[in-house]
Parts: sequence; structure tokens; C-alpha cells
Amino acid sequence: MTLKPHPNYTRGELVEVLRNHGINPTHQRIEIAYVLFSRCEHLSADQLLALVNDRNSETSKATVYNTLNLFLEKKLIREVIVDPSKVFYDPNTDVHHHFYDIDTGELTDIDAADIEVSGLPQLPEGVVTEGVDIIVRIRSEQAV
Amino acid sequence: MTLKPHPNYTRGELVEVLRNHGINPTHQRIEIAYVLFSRCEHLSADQLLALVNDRNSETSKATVYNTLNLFLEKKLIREVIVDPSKVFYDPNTDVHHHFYDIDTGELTDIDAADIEVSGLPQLPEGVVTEGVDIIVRIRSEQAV
DNA sequence: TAGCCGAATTAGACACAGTCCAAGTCTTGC
DNA sequence: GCAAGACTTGGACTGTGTCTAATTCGGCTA
Ligand SMILES: [Mn+2]
Ligand SMILES: [Mn+2]
Ligand SMILES: [Zn+2]
Ligand SMILES: [Zn+2]
Repeated sequence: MTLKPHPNYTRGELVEVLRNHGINPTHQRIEIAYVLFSRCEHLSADQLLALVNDRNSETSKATVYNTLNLFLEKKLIREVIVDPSKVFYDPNTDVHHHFYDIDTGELTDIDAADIEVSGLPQLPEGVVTEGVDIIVRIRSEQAV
Repeated sequence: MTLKPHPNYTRGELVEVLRNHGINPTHQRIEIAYVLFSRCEHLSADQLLALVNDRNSETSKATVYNTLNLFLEKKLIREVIVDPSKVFYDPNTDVHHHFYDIDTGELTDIDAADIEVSGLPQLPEGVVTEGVDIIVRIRSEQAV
């Protein structure tokens, strides 16, 4: 069972999904999951920290990082590595790709359904593909 | 005129290429270019710092970063963002893609000549593509 | 309800990539 | 040789992310 980014998950729905992923649903983890899944965005760790503490009581930086790494390990979220100074966390774990606006830093999803990549070379013996990431770097035309 | 990664550039050849890219060829810049272009590898800033100071006299960390950013700006090299903790610098500026071994951290070039990507969505008005990066994350099979 | 115990959280120290700055040194043109 | 600008440098600083040891939480049992 997969969780889709979607506004207004109930606490109970979040608890169930955490359990289904083998994650013990604590207060902080539910709060963090709520922020991740109710905004359908790509957030960095400190954006998340700010949003969580905005809504609610104090959650520490250590817990935010612990939780994000746990969610990654349990494949509840994925990371997008596109900015040399910070990682973005993506609530959408479907195979998909990204536009990255190099001026604004904004990330936008590209559905993988219609995308076809041909001509990739054969992998060496005993090596296996873990995933293919396509990043289309874009910018607004007037900005030279 | 383009520089190809190639062992054993002469000092004179490096000076010429720097000049052709609008870069004033100082001692340190020539040393750094030498290390970048004579090893046909993807290096991080501190690998480069170590290699430069290995061969020769002292070049400071500040100069290595200044120079890498200058080379990037002048399009003498490109950067590969694939590891959340450091940037790799790539002496190959031809359009190409990468295998990234998630266990060893090793980066390998994929020639773009045979690669075809179809199905990318239309870009919004006034937005232009700066480049398409494909990263194939791989690992050795036995490592689960 | 009280007490126990492993799991989770926390503040703050730490690691480390990368930037900034002000002072010093090298080039280049005259 | 001299001045002016360009470049380099050590070291302070910033920001992201990790680690640790101490505390707190929460689910369980008696
Ligand atoms: Mn950089
Ligand atoms: Mn990380
Ligand atoms: Zn995404
Ligand atoms: Zn490359």
C-alpha cells in the first residue's frame, strides 16, 4: 500500500501508513508525515523543520533528520539530489523525474509514464540498475 | 576550441586553452587545469586540492574553490551533482550522462550520442532548457 | 494506578563542504 | 623600477547534516 501526496490526511490515515511501512508512529513522526504529505512539494530538511514547528509544538532538528532518514530507509519518501547545498525530500515515491529551475530552485515533477530512454549502454556483469534519474535544468528565457 | 581530457598536456597547451576561454593563466590555475585534464576522472574539490599540492607547491583551499568556480563560469569544466555531501567536477564538457555506483561512489561517463529521450512534456511559455542530466544509479548485485 | 524498560527525543557539540574577508603578493603596463 | 589592478592566502565564518549522552515518553505488566 502506497501513500500519495494529498491534502488533508487524517491522523488515523497517517498512522496506518506509517505502521504499514514498519514505522512506529510517534507524535513527531506523524507531524512530519503530515507536513510532507499534505503539501505536495519537495521540501528541504530545514523547510520541514520550520513548517513542523510552525503548526505545532517543538520538534528538534535531530528528530527531523532522524525521521527523514527513517522514512527514506522504509521507502516512504525519496530524496532528490539536485542542489549542491541541500537535499530535497519527495513524498512521491512513484518513478518520476524532475524539472529543476536553476534560478528559483523550484522542483517540478515529470510523470515517467510517457518517458522513454533508449540507447543506454549494457551494464557490466554483476551490476544492477537501482534507478534512473532524469533532471531537466530549466530557466526563464529573459534571464540570459 | 574545446579541451578534451587527455594525459600529458604541455604547459603551453594548457595556457592556450585557458586564454581561449578568457581565463588569465596563473600558476595555480595552470596546475589545477593540469590535474583536472590529465586525469580523465570526476574529482571533488578536496581530492583536487590534495592532488595539486601533491605534485607541487602550496595552493590554498580558497584558490581551488575560486578556480573551480571560474572554470565552471567560463565553461571549461562542468559539475556533477549526485552525492549529497560534495560536488564532482568533470573535465568533459561534451553533452554526456553518468553511471553512479551508490556503493563505491564511482562516476562513469555515458556517451550521449546513442541516447534518445522521448516523451518529455512541453515547457511552459518563456522557459528554456539549460540541459538534461541522466543519472543511472547502479550497484553490485550481491550487495542486496 | 504505579513502576518498569526499551524506544524515541533532545540540546548541543561536532564534522566538513564551501564562502568570505582583509591583508599580502604577484603581474603587467608604463 | 613603480603604481595599479589582479590574484592568492589563512583563517574566520556559514550552513547542512551527524553524533552523543542525558532525558522523556509510552506501552506493558502487576
Ligand atoms: Mn559550488
Ligand atoms: Mn543525508
Ligand atoms: Zn518529485
Ligand atoms: Zn562525466
